[in-house]
Amino acid sequence: MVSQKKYLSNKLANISKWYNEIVEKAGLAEHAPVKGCMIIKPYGYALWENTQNILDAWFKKDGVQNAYFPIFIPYSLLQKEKKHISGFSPELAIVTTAGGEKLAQPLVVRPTSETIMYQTFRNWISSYKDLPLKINQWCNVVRWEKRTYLFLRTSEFLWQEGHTVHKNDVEAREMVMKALMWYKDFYEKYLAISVFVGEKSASERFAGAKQTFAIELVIPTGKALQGATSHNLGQNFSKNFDITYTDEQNTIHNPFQTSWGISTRSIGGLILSHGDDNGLILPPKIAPLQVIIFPIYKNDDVINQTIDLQIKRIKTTLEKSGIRHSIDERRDKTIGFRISESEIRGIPIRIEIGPAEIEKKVIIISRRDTLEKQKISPDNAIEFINESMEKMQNDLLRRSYENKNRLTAEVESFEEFKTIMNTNRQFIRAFWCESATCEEKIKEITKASTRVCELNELEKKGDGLCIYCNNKAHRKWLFAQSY
RNA sequence: CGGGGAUUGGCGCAGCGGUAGCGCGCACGGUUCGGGACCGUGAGGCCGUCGGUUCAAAUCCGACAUCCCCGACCA
Repeated sequence: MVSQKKYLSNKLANISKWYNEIVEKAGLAEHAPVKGCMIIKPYGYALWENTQNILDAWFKKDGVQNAYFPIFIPYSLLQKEKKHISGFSPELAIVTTAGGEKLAQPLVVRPTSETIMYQTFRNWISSYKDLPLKINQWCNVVRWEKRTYLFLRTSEFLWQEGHTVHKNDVEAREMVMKALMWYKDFYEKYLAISVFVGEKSASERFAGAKQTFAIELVIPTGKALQGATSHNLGQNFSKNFDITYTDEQNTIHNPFQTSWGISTRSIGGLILSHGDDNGLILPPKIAPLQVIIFPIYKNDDVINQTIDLQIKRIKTTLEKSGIRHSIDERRDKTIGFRISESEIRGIPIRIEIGPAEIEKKVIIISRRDTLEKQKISPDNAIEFINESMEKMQNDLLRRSYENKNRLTAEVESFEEFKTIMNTNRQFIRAFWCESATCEEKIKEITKASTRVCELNELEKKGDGLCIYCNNKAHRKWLFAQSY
């Protein structure tokens, strides 16, 4: 059924080789001349545009407003929150010369915008009536990473950063969870990736945050990829940036803040999660192109015209149903080539119409994930396509959920922990006493760091024993090696 | 930033002191569309960058840049 000849690397045998091939051959992105920077090609950028459209609508519905702050941040401003600057300083890109002159004060290319936004928020907020303030920006940020991969970790990346200011802690906490759930829903309902959601340990917290919550992806090799974060900043920044508001009783307070973001890394996670040895697999809800139609022409004008007519009919119904589609009628490429190419690009649904289908009054519809072909009457095409896309979306999520569970082990002893990290390299769920020393030791020995304490574990007061030191531990944590 | 490998038409590679080659892709013409077609003709390269050695450098030496793999850092 499927061509025997293999043009792509085996995914699980060598995932990074496979990944690079897919990114290149599916036309998602390529390397730029600058270290760690990437050129996002139209097909890859379309995935980002879909991401933006989906999330942006949710944000706006909640009263979040988009704005734009500058890419340059005065170095002194970045230093205002001590933990913040010390966390980011190793990866800053700094401009020292501009307009042919050495700058009196160096400018940092934003690694994130807390500082430049909050010194402005100071002027925007004076009364409780100004709160909550909910600002988001879609932009690029620069973090000079030592080791880079296309989409997964690039020196410059695109993201969205939401920043909110609230009267009290309760409201801020609610916002943090709301943003976290947006990301969870986006990953699960749109990208069809089952994720872990929880809180980061103190050592993994965002520089300057009181609490950091994160979405963690389990990639097929058992390694971890942080997919999005939502931070409870408490009053750390409002105090350092002197943001205050006057309440109903005319007393002055520092407000409570949050920040949250998701980046183009999500596209990397998407590629890793669903592809196979034939290429990319895109869940229908995020796919730039949901349906591709292939005429199979013959050297016969009458037959070809009939095929074109049938395709036109289907195209019209697809348009009415708002299904993103295109027709690949290139005559200089054989049907075999065109099909393979569409599989590499991960297009969810493929329609083939040739002389045989015309004669039998059917069309062939095939799903990218299962590669199953079905003969369907053209009259039922739209229902069948919609149904197939829904099934595919659900199946991909279910498979992702199964994979996540298969790659997550519960262990009771550190011996077991070590064995797993030396062999299968999975996620591990285990009791941890929450001391930084144990965390560090575990990382030193197994290369595995804490990922999150899952939401349903957070309030637990279990009486377990720390996987490393055997002292009392109340909550189970997830551990994994990071990608 | 430490260790290892690499850099030659768009992609994959060969050449390793003396006239830059092959396969794929691309263009044109023709034959073929049912799972990566075939024949013919043709275009395309300061051999990653800068500097050295030499009568002569893709080839030898040095520095730098970028990529890949393995570590420490991270959305």
